[in-house]
Amino acid sequence: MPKPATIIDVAREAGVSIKTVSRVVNREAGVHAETRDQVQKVVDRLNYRPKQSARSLAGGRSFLIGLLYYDPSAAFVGGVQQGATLRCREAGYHLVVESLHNDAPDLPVQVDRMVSALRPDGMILTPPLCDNPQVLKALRDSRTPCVLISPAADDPEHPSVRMDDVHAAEEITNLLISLGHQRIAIIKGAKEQVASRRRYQGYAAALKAHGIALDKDLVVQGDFTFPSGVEAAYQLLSRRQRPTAVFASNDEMALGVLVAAQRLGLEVPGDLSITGFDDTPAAARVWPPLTTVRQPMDEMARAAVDLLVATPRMGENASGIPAKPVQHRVLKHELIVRDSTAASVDKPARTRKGA
Amino acid sequence: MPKPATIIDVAREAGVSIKTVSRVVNREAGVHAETRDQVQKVVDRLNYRPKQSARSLAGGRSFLIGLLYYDPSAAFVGGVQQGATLRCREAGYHLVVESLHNDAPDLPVQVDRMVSALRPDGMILTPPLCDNPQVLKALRDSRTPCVLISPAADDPEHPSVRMDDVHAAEEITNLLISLGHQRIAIIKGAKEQVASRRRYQGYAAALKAHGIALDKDLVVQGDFTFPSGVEAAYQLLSRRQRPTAVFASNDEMALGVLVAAQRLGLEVPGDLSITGFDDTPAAARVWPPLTTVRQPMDEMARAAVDLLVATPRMGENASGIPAKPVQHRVLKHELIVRDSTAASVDKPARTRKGA
DNA sequence: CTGAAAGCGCTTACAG
DNA sequence: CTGAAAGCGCTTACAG
Repeated sequence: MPKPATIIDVAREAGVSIKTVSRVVNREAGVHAETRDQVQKVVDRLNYRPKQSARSLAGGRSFLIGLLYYDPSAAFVGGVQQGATLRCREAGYHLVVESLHNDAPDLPVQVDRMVSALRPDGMILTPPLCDNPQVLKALRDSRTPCVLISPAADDPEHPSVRMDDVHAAEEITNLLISLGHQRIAIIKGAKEQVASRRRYQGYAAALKAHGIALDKDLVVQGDFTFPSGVEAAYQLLSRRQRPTAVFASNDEMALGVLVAAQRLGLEVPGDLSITGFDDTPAAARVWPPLTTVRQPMDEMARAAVDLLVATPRMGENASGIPAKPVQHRVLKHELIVRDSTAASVDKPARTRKGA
Repeated sequence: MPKPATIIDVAREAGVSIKTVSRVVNREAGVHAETRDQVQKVVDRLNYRPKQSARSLAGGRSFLIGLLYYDPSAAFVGGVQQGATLRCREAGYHLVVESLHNDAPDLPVQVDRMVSALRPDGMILTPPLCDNPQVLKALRDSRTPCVLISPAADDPEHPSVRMDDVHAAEEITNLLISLGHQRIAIIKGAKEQVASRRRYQGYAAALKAHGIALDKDLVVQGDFTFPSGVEAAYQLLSRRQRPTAVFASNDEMALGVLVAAQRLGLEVPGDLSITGFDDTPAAARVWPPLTTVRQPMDEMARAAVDLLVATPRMGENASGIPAKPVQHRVLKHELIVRDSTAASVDKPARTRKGA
């Protein structure tokens, strides 16, 4: 196989200028239909594909989107990546991934290195990196458009995509209440992540709406890890008056509660109902499978790519044209009811509400 | 912030030619130490970073490595990706990921599109894509160097990195035998994946070495999925004479066996020992945690990147210089003994052998 | 040890 | 609707 065809080869064969080839390949308007067809034919025959580095150098767009993430094992990142690669492909972009330590001392340097070498057209940030001021500053300095996925707060500068944690937590708590549970414990997530606060908020709101007093003894701090779930569960289940249900702020911790319950000889959901959050693959692979909330990670990622592809480089329309307002999209979650939840043993199940 | 500095800016400021700046930045030999220092100082001051698209266009290297994978949820891919991004960063490369369907009708087109747009300097393929003839052909046509991770067979054309499935399966079977198990069932993996055959081979070899007859009734076909593990377990555990141990060919299926056992009211490991393969995150998050084999996914990925970075583009040394022989590296696995295995109830545990 | 020139393969901005 | 020219920011191949 000889060298790949260039735009010049195509132009020569088709008897047109390279500019016309460029127009056809980029689907620009203003080319005679006949010319277009003729050029397209040659493109197909020579199997011509524009070289990204040349386009990038001349045009100032790299057709690259970066995905910055921290925890590689997290199912969350996997879902985001999946959605992002697929949408990128549709849009003619490619996804470059970078795994960073959220507390690496040279984080800004690492970010800067990637950005200034690749000049990606946009960057997708997942928690907790999307809340890291150093990362955001490095990106701002380089004027790289960013979309934050599930950030701590809606940043006025960057568009974001997230789900409604408060509502989801409320719904899952309502489900437990509707099953007759009154003593519902919560294991909170990592302190620094705002999702933790939001989920707790939803839990508290649901209790309040149903006139159930919030019992401090039933609120335990976790950190989103499996061991913290085990630990928290032992604390909760050794109380003089056990909770009849535990709302773990994510699946990892819910899995920990399940393990702890099994080790203590408790039946789930007979003696204890458990709910998680995230719908990780493992949630459906344990017995009993976990009732949880599915975050629309792939759709969030697709939306993020869309925002980036449609957004001009920061500051490029500083010429007086008012920039579009920064968008903050909230996507729909889904309550996944499985077998880890059942009617409370304490009281008969009441009529379902809210779930 | 103004436009990023270019090589010309640096050259002007340092009072040298751009060629000298290029040499300093690329750490080429043959630059006077003083000149080097002086240039480096300007580079730092202006925060100069060579633009990848320009380097790529002029130099013919893209500094991009592609990772092609199929199953995004697989923990295997996560581990590979993690190792690959880290090693890429060290080597000054970046990782572009692409999720492909192994049986998409336009697979070759998708591969070709990525390769001809980006011209990555190398490609990492994971199973089952690394065994897909269409993918391999598309890559060969484009002369992109590839490294196969855990391929079906050692390809004479492409270097590969894998672990020793046969030995690992033998070890885990030996462990069960040493615990006194005689009726050890196996749930085989997906037929098309060679890892399935290799693991079965190791199982059979271990039984034979210990004079245990291979019982056809204890061999069940699975496909590496969780449901297939559940299904296979029901079959096995409803036999007139139950196995005392089940070797599932991966963790997903082992998780299925665990669920089935729990539903049937069997104690694990009291009534039944279970072993998996892969050491996925979930394996340590269930009760009892699974005895399994850890594949060195991150090290495999690092080795793959090393092979690519050191390998010249295919055919480029066709000028008479004999190419280095294609390397096939086998990395060490690790037996992870947890609580899903215990002495057989049928017979007293014998002295440990082999494990 | 250092540099001047050519060129990689496209797009942009401008003409016609 | 189409094209000729310039240029993006580097590296390669040569000279000296």
